[in-house]
Amino acid sequence: MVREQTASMEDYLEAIANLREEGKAVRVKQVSQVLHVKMPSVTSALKKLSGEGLVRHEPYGYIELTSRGDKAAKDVVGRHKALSCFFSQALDIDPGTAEEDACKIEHVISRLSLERLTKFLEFTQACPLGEANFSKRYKYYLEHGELPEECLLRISKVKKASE
Amino acid sequence: MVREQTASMEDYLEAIANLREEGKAVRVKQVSQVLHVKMPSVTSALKKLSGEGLVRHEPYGYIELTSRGDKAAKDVVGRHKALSCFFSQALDIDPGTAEEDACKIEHVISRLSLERLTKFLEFTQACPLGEANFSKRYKYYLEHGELPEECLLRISKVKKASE
DNA sequence: ATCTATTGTTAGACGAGTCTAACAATATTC
DNA sequence: GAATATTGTTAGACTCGTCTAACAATAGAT
Repeated sequence: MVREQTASMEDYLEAIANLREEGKAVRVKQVSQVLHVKMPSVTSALKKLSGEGLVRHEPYGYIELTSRGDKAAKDVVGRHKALSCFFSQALDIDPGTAEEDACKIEHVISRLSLERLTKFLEFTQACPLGEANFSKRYKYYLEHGELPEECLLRISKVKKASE
Repeated sequence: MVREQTASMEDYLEAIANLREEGKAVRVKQVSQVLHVKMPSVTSALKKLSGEGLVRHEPYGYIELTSRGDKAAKDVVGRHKALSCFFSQALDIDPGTAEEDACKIEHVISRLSLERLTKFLEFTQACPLGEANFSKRYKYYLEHGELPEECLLRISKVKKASE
């Protein structure tokens, strides 16, 4: 599963898949609006993607993903979701910025890092213990710029015990 | 502090700053090797960066950053370090992959996300409590695919208490 | 059914960044 | 210090992705 598309082409695949998902008609105009490009850019991208057998597109018609195209698109969308989820949930970033960053980073991050990011998030959520609740304390730290009291207390205990 | 350079130009600035840092002679050849590009690409990039007052370069001579160039370079290097640090330390990713990903992501990540990533790392490291030691448990989870026993125990306690 | 508005396409220019090939300057070696 | 090796530059081609301008097809309204 090598990354074989450019960032741009991945954006087109993703946009098509998303419009599809939302049940909207997938046409040149829609895609151009979603990606903030002009229509000729879309036409030219579709030509390229058709040539590679990722997209089906009769001139003036609807746009569809082939099964290979769909697979590639799902892969991008998956990366996107994992990233925006990590940014908004683990790092407590506003949804707008989380989306923006996901949009860029999805094209360049390695499989490994993505997988680890996901595992990390999974872990924080699977392990929501009172004392071990990391997220809560992280957010306290974000807001106040210092560790929450329970951390400081703990530190002094540990210190004493080792003296 | 808007991002005003392309990813490529940021790479050149970064490479120059790094060579400088390592005390190596900064010349076209070195830069081309570091960035895996041919020498004419470097020459042309230098022309552009000189034009913008970020680099000083007499033909056939050494390459230097102006103070503005240095500032810009330090900014990129800072992003790079923060990212590679986060990947290798928080996510436990091998240094090679951490570097690779940092190299790509440094050009696209938002200030906010970068800052949060840094804070996150700071926090994990500032709060290394026994029970609350997140990293340790995260790594257990990575290795075994399930929560460490102390988490599971804790969960059942919590459950019982709420029954 | 025609006229108009909208949507889509083609053709061609442009900018960014890379490359190769050919040439020029500088360093190295004998 | 002349011959050679190395390093650097120029010129120009190419790819990728975008754009504008002009034209073509389709859809909607009367």
